[in-house]
Amino acid sequence: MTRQKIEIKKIDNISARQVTFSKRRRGLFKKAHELSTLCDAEIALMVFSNTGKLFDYSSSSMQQVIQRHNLHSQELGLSEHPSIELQLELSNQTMLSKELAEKTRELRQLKGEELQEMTIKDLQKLEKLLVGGITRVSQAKEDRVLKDISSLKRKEVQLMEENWRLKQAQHLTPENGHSSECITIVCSSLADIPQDYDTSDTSLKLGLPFPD
Amino acid sequence: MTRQKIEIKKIDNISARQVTFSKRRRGLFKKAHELSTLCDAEIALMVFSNTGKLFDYSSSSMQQVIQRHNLHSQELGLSEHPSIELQLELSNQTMLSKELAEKTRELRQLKGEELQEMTIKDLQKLEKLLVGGITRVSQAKEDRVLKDISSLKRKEVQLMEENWRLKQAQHLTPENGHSSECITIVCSSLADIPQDYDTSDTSLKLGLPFPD
DNA sequence: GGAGCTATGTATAAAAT
DNA sequence: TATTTTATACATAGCTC
Repeated sequence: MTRQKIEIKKIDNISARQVTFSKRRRGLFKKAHELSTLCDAEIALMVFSNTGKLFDYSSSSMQQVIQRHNLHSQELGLSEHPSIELQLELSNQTMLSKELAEKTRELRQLKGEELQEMTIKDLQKLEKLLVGGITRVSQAKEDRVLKDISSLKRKEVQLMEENWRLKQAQHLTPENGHSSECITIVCSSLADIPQDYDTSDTSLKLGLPFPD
Repeated sequence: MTRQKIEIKKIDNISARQVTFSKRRRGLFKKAHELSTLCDAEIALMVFSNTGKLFDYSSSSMQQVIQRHNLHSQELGLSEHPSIELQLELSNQTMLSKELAEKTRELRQLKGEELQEMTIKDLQKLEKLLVGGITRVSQAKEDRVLKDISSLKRKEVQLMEENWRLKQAQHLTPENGHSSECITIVCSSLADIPQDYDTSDTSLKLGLPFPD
C-alpha cells in the first residue's frame, strides 16, 4: 500500500526501481494513448530504461512524428546545411567517447588498477561498492548452486525409481543382466553431490549421460 | 468533480477537448519527468495538438534521444543521401555505442546488478575479480593512511624540536611566558594520531595550523 | 520478474470563478 | 479561454505469492 508519498529522485534500491519503472512506464503509455485518443493529438513517446532497453509508443508512426518534430525544431531535418547532421553526429560521438572513457576508468578502479589519485574517502567509497557487489554476486552464485543441487537431487530420485522398476522387470524376464548393473553404477555416482561446490565446478556435473 | 468515468474516445465538444488536452498534457509531461527521475530513464515525448501546436519534453536532449532511438530501430537513413563522412561517423558511433553498452553491462555486473543470465562459472570469475579489486583497493587505502600517519609523525618530531629550541631561547630571555605554554599544548595534541583511521577521516587532520 | 492486492496519493471531470 | 475547486476516478508503493 502506498503508505507515504514518495520523493521524486532516483530510487536507490535496484529491484524497487525496476518494479516502479515497469509500473509507471505502463501508466505513462496508457496516459499517452488516452490523450491522443481523447484530444485527437499526434504523440510519440520514447523511453530508454537505465539498462538501455527501448520502449516506444506512437499514435501514428514514429518516423512520421519525428519528422514532423524536426520541421518544428528549426528545420533541422531539411539538411539546408548538409553538414548539420554530420556536426550532430560528431558532437554525439564526442559525448559517447567521454562516457566511454569515464566507464573505462570506473571499471579499472573497481578492479583496483588506477588508484593513485584517489583520496582516502574515495577509496572507502570504492571499497563499499565492491563489498556490495561481492555480496550480491556471492548470493546469486549460492542461489544458483542450491537450485542446481536440488534439481540434481530430483533427477537422482527419478533415476532410482526408474532403476528399481527396471530391476523389477528383470526379475520377470531374467535373461539380460548387463544393463541393470550398468544403470546401478551410474545412479550411485549421481549421489555424489559435491559438498565443496565453492571451489569445484558444479556446472560441469550437469551434463548427465541421460536425456530428460 | 469527476462525476462519471469517461469513455476513451475523441471528445466532440471542442472547448471541453481543449481543456482536457491542456490538463492531461501537463499530467503526462509530469509523469514522464517523474519516470525519468525515479528510474534513471532517458525519455523523449512529442505531442502535437489537433491544432498543430507542438509540445515536447526530453529528459536529456531531444536530438540525442531521437538518435538513440534511430540506432535501436536500425533506420539510420535520416537523410536521402547521407554523405560518406556521415556514414563513417555513424558506423563509428555504432561501434562506440556497442562498446559503451558492454562496459555499462560489465560495470553493473561488478556492482552485482545484472546477474540473472550468468552461469555459476561466470559468477565465480566475477567473484574473483571483485576479490582482487577489493584487495588492491584496501591495500591502496592502507598505504595511503600509513603514509599520512608517518608524514604526521615527522611533522610532530620537527615541531617538538622547534618547540624545544624555543623553550631554550626563552630561558635566555624569560620575560614572556605565554607563547611557550601555547605551543606545548598544540604539540601534545599532534601526538594523538587516530588509531581507528578506518572509520575516521584522517585526511582532515592534515591541515595543520603551521606552515611547512 | 510478473501478477494481484489494498491503502493511500495523485490526476482530473465538471463546475465555479 | 485559463485557473481554481472539489468530488471522484485512477495510479501506484509496498507487500504477498
